[in-house]
Amino acid sequence: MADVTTSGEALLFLTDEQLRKGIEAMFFAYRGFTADPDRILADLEYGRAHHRALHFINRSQGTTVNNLLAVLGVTKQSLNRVLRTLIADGLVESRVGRKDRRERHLYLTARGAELERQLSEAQRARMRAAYRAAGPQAVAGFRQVLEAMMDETMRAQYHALKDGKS
Amino acid sequence: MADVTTSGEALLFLTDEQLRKGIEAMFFAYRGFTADPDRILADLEYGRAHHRALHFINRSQGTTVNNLLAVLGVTKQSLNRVLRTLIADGLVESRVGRKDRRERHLYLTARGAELERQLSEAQRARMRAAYRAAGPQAVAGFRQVLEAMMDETMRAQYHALKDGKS
DNA sequence: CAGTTTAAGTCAGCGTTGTTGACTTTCCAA
DNA sequence: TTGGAAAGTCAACAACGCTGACTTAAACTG
Repeated sequence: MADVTTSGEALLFLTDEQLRKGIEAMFFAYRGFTADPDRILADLEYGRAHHRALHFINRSQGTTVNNLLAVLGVTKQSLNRVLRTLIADGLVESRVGRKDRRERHLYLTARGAELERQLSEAQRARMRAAYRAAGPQAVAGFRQVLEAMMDETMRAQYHALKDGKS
Repeated sequence: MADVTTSGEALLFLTDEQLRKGIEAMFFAYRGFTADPDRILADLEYGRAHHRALHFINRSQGTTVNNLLAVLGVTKQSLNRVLRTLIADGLVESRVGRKDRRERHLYLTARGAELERQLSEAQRARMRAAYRAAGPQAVAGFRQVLEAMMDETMRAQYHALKDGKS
């Protein structure tokens, strides 16, 4: 990696104007990022919170409610409302823990997995197009900046998920 | 810039696993992105919507409600509620248009500008730290990918704002 | 084994911020 | 001059965050 971080250039780069551009880029891009799944969800009377739950349950099948709470960063009351509808609608299954019977382990049903796939494919399609348009080097930079922007606890979650393959 | 976009590497890069990492990076990073202003706003009994309104009014002083609607991508009823409280609290001033008296032109008051500065400085500080940590080359890639991820209409807004230096 | 802690879930209630529908005021063009 | 379109406002509703108080069940601990 050619390092062009001379202090002169680096300082020049961090004008308030440059930072504002980055802030607005995040704002507009995040809208695009959520737009496609949102359209699918609207028809099903679900919201973004349902998508997030499906995503992370799929990501870590058998995760507990408590784990999910930590990843999503919401209160259990808030998550519970979402989880209850997903279970009632037969998209998520909740199994009592074998070792610790207080815990509930969460799994996607076949239908839940199908919806998750549909939602994430819409999101991946956009991400794929953006990656193709920007090129691999840009993607590496994109990921570096995003990671640097996370809170420490979120970065831990991010890396924890990175490895756990199934 | 050393270009490593050979078609083999580019294809290798776009596995579903790589795309999922990008999706989760966006999710976690956006939380960090909004965390600092959110803390300030919570004390003031304002929300993220107020922050966005202040940001874009500051960005384009004298803009109309309709312009703001297009940039923010919400309904006018939704924006109106936020605007009403900001006006009532003396942070925003609404002036009847001189040419077209149906229009309202929006300006920040001194107090409004002060809050906007406080909020955006918190956000800029995080962005600045992330930029410093990742380096100028990564920042360029970050901006490229974000821009490619926007909807076409949002990209137009993004570029329109880019130039207009108050 | 009694007492405490932990995991999960429920109920009630509230705030922000999206939505749609109905309305007024203002402008402009047929 | 009248009728439609545009700008903005008001009312009501839904999604989804939040806090607080509580229950149930299981696990741990002294």
